[in-house]
Amino acid sequence: MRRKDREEPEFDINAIPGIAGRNVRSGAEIPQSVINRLPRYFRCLRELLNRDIVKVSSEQLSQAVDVTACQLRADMKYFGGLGQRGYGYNVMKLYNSISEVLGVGKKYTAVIVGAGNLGKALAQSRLFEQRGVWIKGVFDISKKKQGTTVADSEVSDVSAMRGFCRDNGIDIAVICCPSRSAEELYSLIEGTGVKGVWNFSPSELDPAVLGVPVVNICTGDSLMLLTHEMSLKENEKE
Amino acid sequence: MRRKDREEPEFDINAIPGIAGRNVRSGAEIPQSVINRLPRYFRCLRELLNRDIVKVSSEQLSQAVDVTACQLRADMKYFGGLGQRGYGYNVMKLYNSISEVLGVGKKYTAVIVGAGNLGKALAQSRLFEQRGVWIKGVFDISKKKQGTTVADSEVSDVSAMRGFCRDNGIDIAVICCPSRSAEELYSLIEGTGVKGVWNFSPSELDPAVLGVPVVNICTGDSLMLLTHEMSLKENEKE
DNA sequence: TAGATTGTTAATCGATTAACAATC
DNA sequence: TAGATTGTTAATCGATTAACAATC
Repeated sequence: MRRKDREEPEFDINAIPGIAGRNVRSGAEIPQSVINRLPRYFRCLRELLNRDIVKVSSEQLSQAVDVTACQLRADMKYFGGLGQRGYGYNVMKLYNSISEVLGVGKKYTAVIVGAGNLGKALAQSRLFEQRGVWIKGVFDISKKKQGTTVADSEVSDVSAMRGFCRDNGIDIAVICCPSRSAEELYSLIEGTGVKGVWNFSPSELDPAVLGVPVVNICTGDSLMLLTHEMSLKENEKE
Repeated sequence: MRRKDREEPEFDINAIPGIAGRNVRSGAEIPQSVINRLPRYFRCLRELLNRDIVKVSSEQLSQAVDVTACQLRADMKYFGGLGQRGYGYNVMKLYNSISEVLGVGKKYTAVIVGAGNLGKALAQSRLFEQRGVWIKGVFDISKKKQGTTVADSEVSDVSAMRGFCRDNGIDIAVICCPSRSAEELYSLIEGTGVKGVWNFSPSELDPAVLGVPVVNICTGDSLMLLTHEMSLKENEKE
């Protein structure tokens, strides 16, 4: 038990919307610190593949992804013996291994919930197709949006979402409504068989509620980390 | 002009005597691991303030942000003695200190580069106003977009961006073009006095190039972390 | 005071790094 | 073989945790 049980707090801090706990996953073979670096390795290896580069040394790759060569080799040990002493790593093999761990290459289906500017931006990007995710449906609360076409899908009312996800075995729900209504939409997903939630709304969603992986894109947090860095730099000068 | 405040009241840190700028030690001392948790503390404390909650214990706050109470208290030591034994922490004081470290509450100006769906989504969000950032101009390459109005600004050609930033002392450039052209736009910023770059394009930008803080939003990476978690969960079942 | 809760210490845990023997 | 580069070890560094004395 990580935390001790105490008396009831005088207010229920967990009832506050938009501040969801993040569940810390443990027990996986590959440490989270390594997993977090994999997307960068992935991108870099993809570039090398595009350039028909066959092999790469830990020294070269580590420079490209801005880690130490030591660290890169340490990370690679989780992928079995993909390197060859005196030679380096085979780009294709490494790319394939990392892709597999990241779950890229599998086929996923997704719905976009919220057909505003953000939803449209995501739908039109190549993010999904590049990673094996197919947009199968788009939903919005607004009657105005319904009937318009986004990402080759006709926008439907959110009331149809639950049924759609269940009937079509949808894997991922992409929540991109601009407001606090995200929590209601999130709860709608329960029992539909959706296996993951990608959340762009300003409310952080708690994975524990549905028991499926949730990745929250906390844009505001990132803006604050930028202003923090800017402050630091400003103070350095003085 | 700026929209009015809606849900969130804003607190003018500088209007509170004896708090701002006093009890925070130099930002350089605070480890990055702690800094990365501050935005979550910030959001939670803001919610508590909105509910007129005056004090909070490390136990309560730690539950809300999903860290251990120990860790929360350890983190707080970087903010001077804001807690009181047997009592807890004053929400307002803590909020103000964290705001200050994050550089929230200072006033910043920004331009949005790219007036597509993503640029419009950002411009229309409340992200900026909530953190003291004013959108002063919007730019796009496309002649079609030029002349339209986004976030109360008329969209101008990117050729005008350099001059605009220089003349108006713009602090932040928000890059939200959907393509690889981000690198060219990024290089345009050099010498304009822009102090930070917030990048939503698919190209990761290197802070070393301009020597200013850059925060890259790597949306694709985040999608892969989601599919990774989904894979893990899938494998657990077997 | 008595109860509550911080601030801090020391122990633990995990991640990174440097170095080099193994070996292609 | 000779040169190159991995895989791994041991050392270091930093972050987290548990426990409790300090003290409000």
